[in-house]
Amino acid sequence: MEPTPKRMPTLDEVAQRAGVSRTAASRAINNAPHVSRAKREAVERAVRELGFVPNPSAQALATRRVGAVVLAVSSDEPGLFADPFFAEVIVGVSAALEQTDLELILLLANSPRGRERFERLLRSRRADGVMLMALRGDDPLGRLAEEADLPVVFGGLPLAGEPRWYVDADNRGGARLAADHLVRSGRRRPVMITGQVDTRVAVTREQGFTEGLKLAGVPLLGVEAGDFTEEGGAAAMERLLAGRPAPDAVFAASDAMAIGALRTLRLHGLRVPEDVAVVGFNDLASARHTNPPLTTVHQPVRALGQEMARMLVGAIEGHDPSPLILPTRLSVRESAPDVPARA
Amino acid sequence: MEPTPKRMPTLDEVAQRAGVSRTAASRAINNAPHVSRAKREAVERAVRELGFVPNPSAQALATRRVGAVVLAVSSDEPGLFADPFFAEVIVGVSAALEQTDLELILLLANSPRGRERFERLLRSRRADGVMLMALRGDDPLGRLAEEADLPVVFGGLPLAGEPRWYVDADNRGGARLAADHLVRSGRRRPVMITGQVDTRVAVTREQGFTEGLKLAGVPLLGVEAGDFTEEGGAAAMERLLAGRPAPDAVFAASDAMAIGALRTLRLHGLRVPEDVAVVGFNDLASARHTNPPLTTVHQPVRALGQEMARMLVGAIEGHDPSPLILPTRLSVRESAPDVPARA
DNA sequence: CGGAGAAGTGGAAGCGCTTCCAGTTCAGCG
DNA sequence: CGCTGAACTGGAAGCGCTTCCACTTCTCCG
Repeated sequence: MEPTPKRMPTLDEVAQRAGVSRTAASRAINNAPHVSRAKREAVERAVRELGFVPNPSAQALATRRVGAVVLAVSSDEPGLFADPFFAEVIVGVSAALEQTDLELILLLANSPRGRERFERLLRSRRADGVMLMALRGDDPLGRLAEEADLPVVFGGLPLAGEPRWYVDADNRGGARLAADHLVRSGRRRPVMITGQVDTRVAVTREQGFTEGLKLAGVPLLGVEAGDFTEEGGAAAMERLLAGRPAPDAVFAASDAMAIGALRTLRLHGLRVPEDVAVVGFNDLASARHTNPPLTTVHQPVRALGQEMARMLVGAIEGHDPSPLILPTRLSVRESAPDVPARA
Repeated sequence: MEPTPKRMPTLDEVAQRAGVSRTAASRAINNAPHVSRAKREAVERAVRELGFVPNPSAQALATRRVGAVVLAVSSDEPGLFADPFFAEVIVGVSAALEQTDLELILLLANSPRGRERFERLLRSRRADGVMLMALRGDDPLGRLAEEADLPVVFGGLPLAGEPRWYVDADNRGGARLAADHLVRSGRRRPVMITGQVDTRVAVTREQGFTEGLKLAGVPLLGVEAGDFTEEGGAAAMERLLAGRPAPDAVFAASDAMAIGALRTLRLHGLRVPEDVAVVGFNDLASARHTNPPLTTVHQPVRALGQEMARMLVGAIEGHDPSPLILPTRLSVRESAPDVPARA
């Protein structure tokens, strides 16, 4: 039926051609010790001439190392993955993995079917390690992964517990920066749009913001939860605007939600930043291009991806890398300028 | 060093426990014929009790089917992958793959190192099939993939030639829709922002737009190339505004570039759509939320991903699926309304 | 009731690579 | 010049699963 796939040369053929044993050939290829210089070179030549590439399945079977890691993104929000945040993480992960010979398996584990596949993937040892992102609440994925006794790196802390390996951004610190900034520029009636309340990142950013305000002695007028999407942010802003007194500043736990908030504010004829200052979180490319450009807490998203991958590789190699908290800082733009806006 | 990974049960153990031969167990598990009902059930029970999951490496070695496909995104533009377009494609691919037991390997093949890895991946038959996206010019990736005599599905036609399997959107038709719409709403001084000139998609959209205008007897005042990014679009618009006479409509070959154009127009104090109508291409979520909301050619991006995956699965199974051109349509919003804007 | 063909059965041979183990070889030294 | 330990060598035993093949057992029909 299918065209016979032209068979690739095997290690045996290489060995034969080089006039050495298969053992020697294997050693030469993996440059292991105990091969004479001469044989090593003969093997190298044969490899080149035959265009030999080792068969990963066979290697995996023999070594119990499959040469792949999986990045699982778990989220119920269907649109969430569209957030460029993930793209950026993937770019980072991919960059780090490029230095190794590990492939990246991407798994969107939102649906029940997806979770099932994830479990199967773990149990069948189809990957040498796992990166987990965007876990909600007590998402079973985390436990599952750890039970599989594969190295697991968390991207962002899960709601409960502290895993052995994780990379996160300094969410609390970043949120405090946002609070400080708003207060310092004269805002006194701040509100916040947080994310799903069952995610650690939402909780932590809210805590940080609240703390920051408390230290400054400014009350938080209201909190509404979005779902980290633009739509969610717009809706949350709508609800916040219904409160009294009217807010003069809003901190959104993601840029996407901040952009949604901008939209709602515009709809209500409110000016940004004159009437309401807006601060987001993430600082991806799009934040620079909103109208007005968005003041936002910057976190090194690509680096986050890179570090996750690096940490995982370390763990796979048997080291015990330390968890990492990446720094955040404020990118001040026009939606919440340094100086108080004069209306 | 590393903790002994608790060994998973093997097929032999399952067979033993079920009191059948390994052959029978294998057949039962893959529900192949030639197994009696009784044995089949005995095996199923044993599998359940032991929590057996077949070892993919061993299966791959024996069957020459690895159970994975690769999605390779090739692009020199570093920021391009951040376009939600790709995320949406991935969601589609992932959804289609979820129905099968194929894993998705994601490969960002921008760097030379990435390309090298891609080639190695192909030659080592680490995947059963390939999906290729965002090829530039005479990108060698396409040929490489086809030479590996693995099924290859192209997402979007490559610049030259027509591959056996591909999924594309009706770019030409979509662009004509844009032209028609602008002309019908009274615009007479249109310009265009195209993509990299060495991509088929840019060329085709430009052709379509040009054709549409020609049929309507309206001249195209200018074309500038962006690079499918927001920045590129903004810069192109800048150049276009330098021309005489001033344009009253602009068609951008992607939403990202259209958004960039909006920004530039705003900077120049031009009103959209009163002074200049803007039409984009893609119609992802963000198009709905620009200011003003973007009129844009809609293409079913997620479906594109799904169809690519489905087509690839078909090809892997030995069928010969037909190439697919997905329909496009116009999403009319305020940046280019139906009726001529009165200034 | 005999025989043909379908269905069921399991031993054994791989799939392609790594690695243990039991030697060999060889340089260096007293 | 014999001896010792380090450095090579390669045969063979897996890694866990599929599948060919040679039988054996049913089923059903004339």
